[in-house]
Amino acid sequence: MSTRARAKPQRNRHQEIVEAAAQVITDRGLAETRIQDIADRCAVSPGLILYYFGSKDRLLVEALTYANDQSYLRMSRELRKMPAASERMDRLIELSVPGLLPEYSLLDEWALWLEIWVRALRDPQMAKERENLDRRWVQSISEVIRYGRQTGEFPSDAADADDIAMEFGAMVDGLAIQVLLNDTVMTPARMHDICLDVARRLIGYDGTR
Amino acid sequence: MSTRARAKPQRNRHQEIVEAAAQVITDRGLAETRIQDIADRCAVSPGLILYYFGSKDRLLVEALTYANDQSYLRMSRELRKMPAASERMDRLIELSVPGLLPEYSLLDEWALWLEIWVRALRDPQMAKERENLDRRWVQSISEVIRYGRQTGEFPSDAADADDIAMEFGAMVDGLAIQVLLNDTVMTPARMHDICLDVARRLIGYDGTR
DNA sequence: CTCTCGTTTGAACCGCCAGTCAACATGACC
DNA sequence: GGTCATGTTGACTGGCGGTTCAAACGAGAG
Repeated sequence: MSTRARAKPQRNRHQEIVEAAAQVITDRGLAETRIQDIADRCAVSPGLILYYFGSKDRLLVEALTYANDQSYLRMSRELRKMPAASERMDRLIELSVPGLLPEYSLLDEWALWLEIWVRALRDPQMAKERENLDRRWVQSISEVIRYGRQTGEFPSDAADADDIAMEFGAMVDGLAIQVLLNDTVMTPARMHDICLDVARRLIGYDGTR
Repeated sequence: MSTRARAKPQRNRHQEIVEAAAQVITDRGLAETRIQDIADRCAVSPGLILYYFGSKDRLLVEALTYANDQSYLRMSRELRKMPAASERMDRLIELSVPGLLPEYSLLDEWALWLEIWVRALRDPQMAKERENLDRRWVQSISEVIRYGRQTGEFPSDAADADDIAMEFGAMVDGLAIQVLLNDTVMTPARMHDICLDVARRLIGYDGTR
């Protein structure tokens, strides 16, 4: 360890590359992602990608978790600003339906979930990451429920918040897949309705509309 | 068109290859499946695979749908033998939980679903096939419900059978993913319990235990 | 036996792409 | 200016794997 100060991290290459990778995976799919594509998007040589990540696989796993991280944090931050638990819950549901909101469609995020799942089937490291990501997501549901129970907004006599969250989260996953894959029967609007219904039934609160 | 009779289809190469392909995809994953692997499993040359299917992609799509077809038919046949609707429903649930029954673990079938979904994201033909396969699966749930209502075993005052089936099917998908991916929190037994609970709540019948 | 046609092989082709490497660039520090 | 560490490049390679193809094979028909 020399006394020399760290030089020029003006540009955080590591993050630049991870972000570019996430975008490429979103566009072309994990299977069709080439190092060259990622390099092009950073306006950088392919060699540099390997210089920072050692192998393509390491980069891919990091890109997938990074992208998921970002959308989780975005949602988390947004929810925290809302005062009413029912408002949080309704927003959380809105933000779970792929293609419902034009501003951020979430189609990309769900597509990346699919890629994560497939990879997790055979890559132990991805499997571990995936479980962390998933657990966090379910927790944010159960936190809203507990928050609502604390403030007295939601009844407290229903089932355990964690159980409800897990069941609800699973249903959201299943529905989202169908919506994502352009199912003609399962539209974003329909998924939204079902989620609102089920949430109110499970948690026992009144919708605002 | 000559008058000569069709010769020696003693061995149905087409089917042999499709089955081998499905097994390889199950073992190694779609992304890691090579024509050579499939050829090896049939004890046949790689050239022959292309002779029958023209391209790797065509074979893969057919293999995925074929495998799904097989498990659907197996379940369908088994359910039809059961007299009581509640029995059918309970069995259907059992057969939906990956890894619950040792005899056929269903892990493979669910893993193939994941592959189908990812491919359907970017392959229109796969997307179409996937929707057919999925619709059929949901229908078999709603058929059990309607059957139970006809025989008077299930109450008829609940929601539309198709709606229930779709909601229930989505939840099964979501739960199955977690179980499949070896989630430490979501075990096969727990998924089984949740499914039974939810089914009885949605459909309104009594469990046999 | 021979001809023919569907089947099957195995080698060869060819483009692709992850990963390597030696050289070059840059800027901090002395 | 010289030296050293860290970044960065771009050409190269080695192997892999889908696809092609000409030739062989084999069973039935004549």
